[in-house]
Amino acid sequence: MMLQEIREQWKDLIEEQLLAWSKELSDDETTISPLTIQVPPKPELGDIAFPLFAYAKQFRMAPVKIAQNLKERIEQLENRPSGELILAGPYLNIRLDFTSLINDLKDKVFEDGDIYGNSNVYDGKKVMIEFSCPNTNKPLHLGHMRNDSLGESVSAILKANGADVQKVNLINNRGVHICKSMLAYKKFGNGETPQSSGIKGDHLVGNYYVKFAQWEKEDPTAVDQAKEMLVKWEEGDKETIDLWNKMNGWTLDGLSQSYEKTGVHFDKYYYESETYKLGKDKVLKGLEDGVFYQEEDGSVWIDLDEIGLDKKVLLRSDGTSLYMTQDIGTAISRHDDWPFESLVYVVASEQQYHFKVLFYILDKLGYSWAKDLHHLSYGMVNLPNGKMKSREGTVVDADDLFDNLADLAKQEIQSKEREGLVDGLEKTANAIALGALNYYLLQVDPTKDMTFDPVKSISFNGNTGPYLQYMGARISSMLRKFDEVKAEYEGIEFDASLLTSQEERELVKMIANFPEVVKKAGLNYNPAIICSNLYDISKMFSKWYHDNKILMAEDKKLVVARINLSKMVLQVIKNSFKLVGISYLETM
RNA sequence: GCGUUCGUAGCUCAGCUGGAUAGAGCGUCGGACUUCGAAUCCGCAGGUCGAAGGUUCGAAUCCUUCCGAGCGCACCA
Repeated sequence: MMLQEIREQWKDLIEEQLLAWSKELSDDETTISPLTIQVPPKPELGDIAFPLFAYAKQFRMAPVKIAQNLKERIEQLENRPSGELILAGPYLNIRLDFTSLINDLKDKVFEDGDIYGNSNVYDGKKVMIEFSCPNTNKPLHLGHMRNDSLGESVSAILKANGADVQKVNLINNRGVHICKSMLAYKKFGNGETPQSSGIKGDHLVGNYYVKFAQWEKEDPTAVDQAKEMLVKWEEGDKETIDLWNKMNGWTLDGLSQSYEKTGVHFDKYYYESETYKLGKDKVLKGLEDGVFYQEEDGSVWIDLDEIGLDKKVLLRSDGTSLYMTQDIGTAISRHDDWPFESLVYVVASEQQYHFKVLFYILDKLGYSWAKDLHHLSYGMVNLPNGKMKSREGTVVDADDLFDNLADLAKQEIQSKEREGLVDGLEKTANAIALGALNYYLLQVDPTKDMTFDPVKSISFNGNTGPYLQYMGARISSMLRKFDEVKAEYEGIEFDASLLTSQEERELVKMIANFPEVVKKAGLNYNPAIICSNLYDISKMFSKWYHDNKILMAEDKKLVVARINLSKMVLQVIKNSFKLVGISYLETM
């Protein structure tokens, strides 16, 4: 019997008793409000709490009395769920029968293994998720990293909840901003290449984007020249297209190296250069159908009065498309490619308006799937002094940040003289850096803006990724040692009744509750829920481990009991790691 | 101006579908390694939960107003 079932059984029983009692008091009272389930704040108050305030009015009785009466009534029943009733003032609480809970839990956790905690709340639902979406004129920065972490993590969480997930990226490789770096390269590049300069492709292109910004200040015709270049590009001018192909290739090479390093992968790439015209036909069709209207100058609009907004232009007077037009087309073609039931856009909160309008338009155009589109809107990553500004050179470069973290991790390993014990210095340092970064970015509620202090934030102590990895490594190390002497424990049965300390009970509850946590994270598209649970269980384990001997326990039966509990904890930690982009290290 | 998100310890953040004494980490100060990994653990100090009203038996949580901040409201993407 799992914890969730026990909770539900008690809830049903108490509600049943409340209802029966209510009927005894008055024939009219045939309903009661649903019982709320809570967790008591202190261990001596039990493990499950049912507050009874809500019934005071109906029974014309103080909640404390209600609790007493209920307890008496229930104790007279022969068939009760497992556990013991506790009176706690206006609360009726349950103390769980841990022995049977632990036994059932252990079987479940070991049987399920890597899929322990998974649910079927999205039961095969096809969910497409779009994230990252970089421009091809500069390298990735900290903001992209939050986007990528969220995209990967939410994908993993949705999968763990039974969804069939398709991860897609949309490369913004077209437009005036792309032409700016091309133009600067043409003027100042002197044939420099990533090979000749030794500069990573995306950074090289980014340098010319910066160079354009400088040049733009001196030459007022610069922007016009860039616009001319875009016209040439759209006309298919060979020289322009060749240059575009070359520089895009450099950037994409660089980006894929960054993705590889940070564990970001996509099932499918879309390119703006291939999708930007797609929406036009759909908009013209919508115009025919009367969903949109046309101004005298030929531009096409939608009236958003119905959702309390103004009007929005969808086609320019010259007939060319806009950002919105393109996104309409992209969404439709994606659904043609892979008929999703839901599409999640991981895009910064500054685009809220855009998505509100986009979803409304797709709905108006009659696409049934438009009802299940989500904008996973995440907040900005700010620096202690405010926003990152490329003009002021305060943008935190993704590659630099990652390399700095990896260097620090390397130094840490070396200073602990663990270089020889670790499974590859470079590999381990990278895994630590990535875990630190992902955990840092994911532990904050996605919707909130967050502050990143490059100096202070890069810590490996306290509530950080490396702390969690360390707990995993410690348990793993202990289990290896146990395996070496396994023979001595042959035939010793696991005895759940030996796990009685407060920490042990808390650990068991957290293990048992893990599936609920995964479910909640999935329903809310929120990795932070996994993060905080992961930290809680690690911290509790750490305290328990510190205060108790496990492998060195005085009694062999105790060793077996505690080792098994440690295994369960490790399984939950490992499964959580996969959901938030932290690698499990056996040594670090 | 309109829309939207937010305001919790010195700093960074949990807690928010109303419930028992508002929690962590960092930082400060002080403890714990002849014992399973000290990237650890324990303790001290630190709060009018932006302000004021309201709903309620009960509000950090819900509602209203105000104050303060971010983001958006392009025939840019």
